[in-house]
Amino acid sequence: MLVKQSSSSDRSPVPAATRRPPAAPEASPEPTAPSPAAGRRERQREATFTEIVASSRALLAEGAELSLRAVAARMGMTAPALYRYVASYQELVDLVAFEIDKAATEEFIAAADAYPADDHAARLCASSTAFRQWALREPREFSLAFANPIADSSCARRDLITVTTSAMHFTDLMRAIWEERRFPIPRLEELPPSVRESVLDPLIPAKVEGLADDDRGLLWIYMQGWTRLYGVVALEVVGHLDPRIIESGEMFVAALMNFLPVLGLEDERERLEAVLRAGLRPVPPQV
Amino acid sequence: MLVKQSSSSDRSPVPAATRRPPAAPEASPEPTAPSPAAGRRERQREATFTEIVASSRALLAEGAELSLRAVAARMGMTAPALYRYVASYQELVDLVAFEIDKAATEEFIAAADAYPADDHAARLCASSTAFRQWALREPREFSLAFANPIADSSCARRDLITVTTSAMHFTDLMRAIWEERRFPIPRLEELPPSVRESVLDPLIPAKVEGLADDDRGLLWIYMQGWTRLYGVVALEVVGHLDPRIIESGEMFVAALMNFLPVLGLEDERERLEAVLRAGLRPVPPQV
DNA sequence: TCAGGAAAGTGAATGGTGTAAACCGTAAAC
DNA sequence: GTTTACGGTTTACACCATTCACTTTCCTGA
Repeated sequence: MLVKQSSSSDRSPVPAATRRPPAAPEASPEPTAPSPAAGRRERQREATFTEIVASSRALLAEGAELSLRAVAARMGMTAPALYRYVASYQELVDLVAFEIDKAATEEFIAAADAYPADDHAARLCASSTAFRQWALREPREFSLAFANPIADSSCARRDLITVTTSAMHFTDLMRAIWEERRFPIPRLEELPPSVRESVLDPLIPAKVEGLADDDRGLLWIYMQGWTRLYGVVALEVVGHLDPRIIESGEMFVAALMNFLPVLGLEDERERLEAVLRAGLRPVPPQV
Repeated sequence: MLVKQSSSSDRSPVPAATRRPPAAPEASPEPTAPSPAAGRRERQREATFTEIVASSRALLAEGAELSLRAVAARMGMTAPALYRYVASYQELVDLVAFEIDKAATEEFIAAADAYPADDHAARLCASSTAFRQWALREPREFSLAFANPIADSSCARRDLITVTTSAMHFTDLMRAIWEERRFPIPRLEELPPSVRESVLDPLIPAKVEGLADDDRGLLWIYMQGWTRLYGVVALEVVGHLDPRIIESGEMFVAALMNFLPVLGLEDERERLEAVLRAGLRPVPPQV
C-alpha cells in the first residue's frame, strides 16, 4: 500500500493540534493505565488517543487501507474529529508507525527468549529472523514503520524515531555479544568524522548508557549490521528479488552468515545457521 | 510520496485495455522513431503512449504527485481517456517505473564512462555511486522504480521487471571484473537448491548469454552485492539512518568497501575508495 | 465510393480520500 | 453561575481512480 507523502515541507500553520508528547515511555504494563494524578479530562483524552492507534492497527491488520475516515468510522466518530488529536494524516501514520515498531519488537524479543539468556549470539539470530518473518508476513506494517520516508516529516516524527524500540533491542543484543567476546571494533580516531559525531551523540540511539566513549565504535559496527539486515529484508518485502530465493530465505541466511565474522562468531557458523533456519519455518501464508 | 497499492489480487475483469507488449526493446536511438512498417494508426497510438510516460516523468520531476488526472491534463486530455492506454493507475506506475529505470541506467553508464573502458572495477564503483546519488537526488523516482512492491501486480509488471535495465548494466560490469580477475565464485553444487535454480534460469536477469552454466555462481555473488548496495541506498533514501552519516556518505563507502574482497579487489582499496568519494561530491541540493 | 465498425476521446456520475470552516453542546475553570 | 474551551458534527472543497454511456473520427472491406 504505502503512504501518501506530503511534498510541501511546511504544514500546519494552524494551531497544530494542541499536542502533548504522545505518551512518554509510560512503562506501566496495563494499556489502560492512566497517569496517576491526571485530570479526569486528560485521562479521557489519553484513552481516545490510544483508541485511535488501536483502531488504526486493527484496520490495517485486517488488510484495509489506513485512512482518517476509516479510523474515525471504526470508533463511531467522524473524520474531522480526529483533527483534535492529530494534526494531519501523516502524523497519524507516524504515530501508528511508532506503535507498530513497539509491538513488533515484542515479537523479536519473544523469539530471542526461545534461547538461553546468556546465548547472545543465538538470541541475535533469532531476533533477526523474527524481524524478517514479521516483515514478510506484514509487509504493510513494515513499510509503514521502516520504509516510510522521514525527510522533513513533522518534528513529531523526528522525536519518535529517536526512540525506536527495535533499534534498542538489537543494539542491546549486539552489545551483549561484544562484552562477551570482545570482537574488534574501530577506535574513535579511526572513524570518519561524521561517524564519530554520530556514535558519540546518537540520534537513532541505542542503549548506550553503559558504553564508554572509547567503545562507541561498536555502534558503527551495529549500524553496518543493521544496514545489511535491512537490505535483505527490504528487498524481499518489496519483491525485487527472485521469488524462489525469497521463498527459501537463502539470501537472508547468506547475508547474516556473511556478517558473523565481524562479530567474531565464525566458530559458531553451523550452530547459528541452524538457529536462523529454525526461525524460517513459518513461511508467510498469503501475500 | 510513494504509491497506492491495490490490495486485491485480481483486477481488470474488463478487456484489460487492449495492450500490446509496451514497446519491444526497440533499440532505435531516436525516441520518436516509429516502427518501420506500421499502420498510421499504430504510429499515432505509439506516440501517445510515449507521451504518457513522458508527461508522467515530467510531472514527478517537478515534484508533483503522479496521478491519472494530472497526466491527462498535462497532455490536454481527460482522465478516462488514459484508460485506452493503461488498464489502471497501477499499470501506469509500472510503466513509468520501467522508463525511470531505463533513464537512470543511462546516468549510471555515463558515470562509468568517466573511466577507461578496461578499468572495470572503477567503472563499477562509479556506477554504484551514481546509483546512490541519483536515488538521493530523486527519492520519488527511486521509490517508484525500486521500492514499489511487486507482489501480485499485474503480469505486465512481472514481464517488465524481468528486463530491468539497470540490473543488466551492473551484472555486466561485474562479469567483466570476474573475467579479468577470476575471483572465486561458488560452484553450482555448493549453492542451495533454490539459488541454483535461480541462477540457471534467472527471472531477474542479467546478461548471461555468454556465461557457462558452471560459472553461474557469479550471479549469486552479484545478487549479494546488489542486496548490500540496495540496503544502504534504500536506508539512506528513506532516512532511517543518522542524517550526518547520510550526508557524508560514509555508510555507503563502508558498505562498498566491505564488498571489495569478495570481488578480489582488496589490493585496490585506496584507488577505488577515491573513485567512490569522487562521485559523492554533488550532494542532493534540496530534500 | 460508401457503409460499417472500431478506436479515441468526452462528460457525467460513483464512491473514495484529506482537510478547512462554521457551528454547537457540554464539561471544566474561575 | 457565567465563561471558556474542548470534543464533536455538518457541510463543503478539492482532489483521486474508475465506470458507463455517448459522440466523433478515421480506417477498412465490400
